[in-house]
Amino acid sequence: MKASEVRGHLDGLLLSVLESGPLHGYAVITAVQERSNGVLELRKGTIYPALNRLERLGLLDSTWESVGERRRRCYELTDAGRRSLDTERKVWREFTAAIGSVLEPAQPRTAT
Amino acid sequence: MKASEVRGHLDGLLLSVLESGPLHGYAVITAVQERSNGVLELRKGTIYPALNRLERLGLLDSTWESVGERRRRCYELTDAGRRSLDTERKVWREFTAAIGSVLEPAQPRTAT
DNA sequence: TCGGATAGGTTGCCTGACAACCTATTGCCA
DNA sequence: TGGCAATAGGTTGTCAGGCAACCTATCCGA
Repeated sequence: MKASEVRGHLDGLLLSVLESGPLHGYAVITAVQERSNGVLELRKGTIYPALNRLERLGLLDSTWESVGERRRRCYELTDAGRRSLDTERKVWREFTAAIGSVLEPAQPRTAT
Repeated sequence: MKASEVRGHLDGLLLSVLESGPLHGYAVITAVQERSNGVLELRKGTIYPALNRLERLGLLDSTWESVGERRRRCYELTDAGRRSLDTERKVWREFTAAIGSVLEPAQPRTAT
């Protein structure tokens, strides 16, 4: 499953995997993939712009880290990011509850 | 909440409210709204093109109904539509499970 | 007779995820 | 030693789809 279906909930995913500690972009991709049991395969063209956007919004902080000659950009949750993650989780619950109640209403009887 | 967040799951919603019987477009809107406890407010510009698309895909059948001089277009699930609804529900469960496991991972001591 | 609710649309805009592309370093294998 | 894959970070253009705005028409009550 690609993130195409994730529209609007990507930010929550990113914030969530960063909750337990800083990660660089590439690691964010694998973290999401692992935590979803391989189901969610985010693309670079998806997460890099998203991480930048989240930083601009003040939800993430990034620092360049050097491993030898190679540079990595490490992203970390800010306090605002943590609060936002909290909100994202609430929205997610409301969202699933709403769709769920339409999609799978109280035990639909097949053939009365 | 608008359907903007519903991206990719709108079809399932529409098929779902039509499962218990034919409805015309306007009634679909109110049905979705009622079944989601007023949370999901679909727009005409959202559902009419969607219903047409679903008909083109063979998932719905439409018939014009006359109430006095006024014409209504009634949509009804086809067999393919029913099968598709089944698939949509499976996808929805997988989707929520995947996002959920990233967004709210292994919550220790939570009855869920 | 007029306005609002009902009913069915269409058009164009905007958002956001993605594919395709680019750069550079590191490590491994031939 | 040279070349290639994996790692790492990006940008650009495209495309789908939900939405606002708009249009038409009927029906009913004030």
